[in-house]
Amino acid sequence: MSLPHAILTALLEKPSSGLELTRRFDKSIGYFWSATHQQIYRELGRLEQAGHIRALPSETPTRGQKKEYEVLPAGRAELAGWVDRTEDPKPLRSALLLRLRAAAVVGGVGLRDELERHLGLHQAQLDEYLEIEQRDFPPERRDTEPDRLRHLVLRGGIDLERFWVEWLTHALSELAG
Amino acid sequence: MSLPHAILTALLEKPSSGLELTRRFDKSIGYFWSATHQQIYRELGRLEQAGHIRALPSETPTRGQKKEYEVLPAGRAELAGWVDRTEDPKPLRSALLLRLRAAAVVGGVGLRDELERHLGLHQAQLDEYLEIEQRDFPPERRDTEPDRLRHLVLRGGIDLERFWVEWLTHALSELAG
DNA sequence: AACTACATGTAAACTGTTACATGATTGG
DNA sequence: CCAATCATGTAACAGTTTACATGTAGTT
Repeated sequence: MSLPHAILTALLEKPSSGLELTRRFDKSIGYFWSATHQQIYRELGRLEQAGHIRALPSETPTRGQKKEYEVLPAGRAELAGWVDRTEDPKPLRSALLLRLRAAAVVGGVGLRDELERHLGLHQAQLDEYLEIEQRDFPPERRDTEPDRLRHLVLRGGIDLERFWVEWLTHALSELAG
Repeated sequence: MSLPHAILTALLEKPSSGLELTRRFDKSIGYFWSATHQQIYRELGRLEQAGHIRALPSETPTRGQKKEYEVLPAGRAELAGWVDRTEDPKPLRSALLLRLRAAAVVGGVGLRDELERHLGLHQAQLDEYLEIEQRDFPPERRDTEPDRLRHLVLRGGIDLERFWVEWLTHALSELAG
């Protein structure tokens, strides 16, 4: 049950409309939690219902009109409570690793190409994160506690992409030999 | 839609009952695809319905009695077709990284303990995988293609746990300083 | 007879994905 | 006025999780 907390975090960083949130989930927020606009609109409705957020006042609150939300004190309290909760890490689910294991049983022809394709995708993602790191976290901006935390999170995304790049590279060399 | 293919792979490696599959998903299969017994029983029903697997003949096929399944040719063909399909990697979803980002906004008190707890869990998982590697993949058993593939998959699990151990260690040192 | 482990399953709630619907605003 | 883009939503379905239900077999 993390999507509402991801949205609360995003809204605390900056009040936004549903579509703006969707864009932020496609970029910076997406490297630790992804969501589609349909999920986001549904969750915004629930959070408003629960009194955790509210729509900023506007004259014409109709369909097709931008609707911005901000977090209410109850929402901030809910998020603060959630941060201190403990939760075990979710086990991995990788369709690619599963394909490899299946290929060990039934054989696989085009798997090499698929590994190369994934290598390209992860390399591109890694490059993008490294650009974000250079732009948003230059050495002089890593002083305050919040900045250190945000940088740590990005670092997680970076290291994870590095893991994939390295493992895929290794896998391709193993399959070649 | 990978669970049925995970089950087909497992059943090809060794015909099993639902509970045996559950145990295998908790162990070796779990490091690339996890599932609960409820998911597995439902999927076994669907796969049987679809003619991809069948229950081995038995005198007393009632509730509470063990029921073993084996893969039919149609099931093997379905799996072979799936292996050659392409599929983009799913974006990461980590509640722990999200907690860190949220802590940058609302502050977090017990987060250090939670990071240490996760470090312990990932270290334990890593040790377990390394034992499996020593037991099941000694250097002389890495010759055949299927063995090389299975070892590659395990290697993925190992390297991923290593990533978490390293990142968590780094995070704890950052938070200390 | 009661307890425990084995074994299969059902039901409901929640989360995530895919396809579609509707209206508003802006530029050509 | 038309098309593209912005913006919010609905509906249906697929996948996952949690709680519970039921029956068998062996042990004390």
